[in-house]
Amino acid sequence: MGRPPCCVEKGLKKGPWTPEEDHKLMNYIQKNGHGSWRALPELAGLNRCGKSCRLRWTNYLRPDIKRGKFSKDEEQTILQLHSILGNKWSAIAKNLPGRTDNEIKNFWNTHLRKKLIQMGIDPMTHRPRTDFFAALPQLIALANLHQLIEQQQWDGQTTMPQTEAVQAANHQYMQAMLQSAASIAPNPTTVSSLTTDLEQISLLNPQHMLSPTLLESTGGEDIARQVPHNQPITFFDQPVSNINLSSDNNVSSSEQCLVEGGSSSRKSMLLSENSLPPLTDMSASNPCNAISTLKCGASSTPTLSPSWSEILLDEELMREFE
DNA sequence: AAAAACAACAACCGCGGTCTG
DNA sequence: ACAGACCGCGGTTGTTGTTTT
Repeated sequence: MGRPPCCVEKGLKKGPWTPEEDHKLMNYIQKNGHGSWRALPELAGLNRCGKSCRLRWTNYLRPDIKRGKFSKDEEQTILQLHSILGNKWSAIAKNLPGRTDNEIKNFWNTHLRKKLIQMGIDPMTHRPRTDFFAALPQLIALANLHQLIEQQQWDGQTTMPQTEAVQAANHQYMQAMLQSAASIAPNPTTVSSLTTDLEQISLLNPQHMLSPTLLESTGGEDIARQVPHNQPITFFDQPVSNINLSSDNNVSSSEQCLVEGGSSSRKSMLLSENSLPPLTDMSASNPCNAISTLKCGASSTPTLSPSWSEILLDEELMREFE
């Protein structure tokens, strides 16, 4: 019944391998192959367990292992495969000759994962994060709006209707999102794709939902030309009266988002650039969800946006986040 | 120059599937 | 059919080197 009991692995060496141990292991495997890993240590004259030997060989000593920095191509492959396979490191490693699953895993954990997080992308789902920090810009906008309303009351002015206030906050959030999108995706393909989405939305809304100045500031000149300045702005079929969006030329768009409330009172509200809003959001409450829906449903030949990995590996973008 | 903080990576641990007697 | 060893995988930890304070 069953196999003989496992050998007693007491007193076996652990920790870093010495050059002598490496030499013994390499010599033995090159002459005899690894065979049974369990039997190998004794045959090779090593005071290690078979598991440790296997790990040392597969992750470090194997002659076909490629060492050194990962190339851009390899990075992109890892990102793309990870978005499909998840943490299946061995499966990913099969597509990267000379790289071990352990090496890829370490590279992911120390480099790629951090970069995705910095960009506001969930490294597990490869989708924009929907947690508290990702939603921070919207929360800040709402908080600022509340302050603005209170300020207006102090000034003895007509209070902005609540619905409009919410719309304005949403609008500000949209603006922050677009500016971030433009700033992290400077290549024309990405911006073009983004503006195509927005165009589709604006087609549904005869009054146009987006500020031309906003689009100009985010690289969407084509749409901006179609929309006269100072035209009433709507946000998802809701008119936003008395509110104009503008980008202040004296202030970098990457540093702040400006919302002006009414013609007489001009209050600016700042958003932190560091709190990067998501490019799209799958949540039902988020307006960006409409973009995704439109992309999939309204068009018979959906346009493919660049993958996150393509955006991530953009040269300028990499510099921005380093 | 020293200490602390951070980054990179090698190695270990534990689990689950497969194999073997 | 079953118990238990083997193997491979993914997660985690420990160590070492580098940078910052």
